[in-house]
Amino acid sequence: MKVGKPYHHQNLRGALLAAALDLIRQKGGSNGFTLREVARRAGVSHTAPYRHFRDKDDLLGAIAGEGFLRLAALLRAAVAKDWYPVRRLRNAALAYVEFALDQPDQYRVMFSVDLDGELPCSAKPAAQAFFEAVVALVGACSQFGPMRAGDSLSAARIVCAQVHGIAELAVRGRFGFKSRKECVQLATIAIEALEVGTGWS
Amino acid sequence: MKVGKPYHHQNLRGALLAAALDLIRQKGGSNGFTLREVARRAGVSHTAPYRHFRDKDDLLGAIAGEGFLRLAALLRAAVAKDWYPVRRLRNAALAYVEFALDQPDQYRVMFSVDLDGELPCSAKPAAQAFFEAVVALVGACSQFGPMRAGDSLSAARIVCAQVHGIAELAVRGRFGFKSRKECVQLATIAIEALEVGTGWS
DNA sequence: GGGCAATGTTGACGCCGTCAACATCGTTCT
DNA sequence: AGAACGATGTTGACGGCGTCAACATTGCCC
Repeated sequence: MKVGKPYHHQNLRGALLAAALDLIRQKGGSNGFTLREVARRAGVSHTAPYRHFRDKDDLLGAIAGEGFLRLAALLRAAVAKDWYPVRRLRNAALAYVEFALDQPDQYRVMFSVDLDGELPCSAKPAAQAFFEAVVALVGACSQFGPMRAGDSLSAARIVCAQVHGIAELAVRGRFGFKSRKECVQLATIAIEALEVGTGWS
Repeated sequence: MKVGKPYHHQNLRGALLAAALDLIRQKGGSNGFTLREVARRAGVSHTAPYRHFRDKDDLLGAIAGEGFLRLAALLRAAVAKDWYPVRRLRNAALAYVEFALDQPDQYRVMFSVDLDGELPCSAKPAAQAFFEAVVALVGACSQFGPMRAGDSLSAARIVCAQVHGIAELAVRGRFGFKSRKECVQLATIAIEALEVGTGWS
């Protein structure tokens, strides 16, 4: 048993995911992100990833899934800071855009991955669980107003879309924000407008 | 002067753009979209596009630019159907999501293109003009309420983000809409909620 | 201890984006 | 008219990529 590099990597799957995340943060998620470079960074041959991922899209799907899990955890933490449903929702919304600003490239991967392709994507359950958490969050607000915005599912979708739109446009540089704070402020105003508009406050 | 294929294509640039649009509508904008396939469909050699576009991203930028021009025209038409600013904005919002639903892949290209890279992107002026039109549209609404949503630019951003978020999530299949109508209805509710929330109605 | 599935490597194939060198055309100047 | 030239299109090449097949190594179970 030599001490040098063992033939079998102990946790290659994890190492590949970590290397892929690094690479995604350096170069944009789509261009310049290559399976071979990921393998290179993990110190293995260019086909080793195929023992752990079906193909390139499968790796990206795993990264997206990890992102949804992390985002869900952040939302839980944000929600736990208050007990009043409307304020909970507001905290969650801000945590959401902050996540997108902190991990712009992973965020893009999370929403560019195809969840409904012919092959199952490993990010799907995480994404669904995430969205259901948002629905629950919004549902808890519906007792505080006439829910002018239709049913609870529609309200959740609208809130998601509003926050996602801000995050997406900010991350893509379409707003020309110079500071992160500027974006968070916009999200605050937007969420408050929606609260008024839905009749929650 | 032979009648066969002339050596010089009369309008290769346009033909390439058309072929690229076709290809984008068939296969997704990012994967499977290759410069060589575009050239093949236009009936020219695989490097002919380089006489008209700097590189692949430049071609995609041109497609994005064409999309912004088309979208701006649709918004103008929608706005012209009414004179009351708030209803104008509502019409524009609906036309926006309808465009995204009609041209999902081109819509994705429009927002995945990098407008602020080191090389200038030909879509930038069109995208800027488009956004300024929205700002003007929203600005015209600001006389109808205390503009609770801060300044006019912020309001325009919020409206853009709301509509873009709905379009984006719908186009990516994240809402699981079964019909196009379902999406338009959601957009209607969302825009009305924002109108209330901003104090315009 | 022998076999077997899991894991990693090597090498190959076809495709891609891009570049350099060359061919052909339209136009403009003399 | 005709030569010169820039614009436009082609051929061929290079390196890189995703993926597959064949092979090597390892840990584990009977």
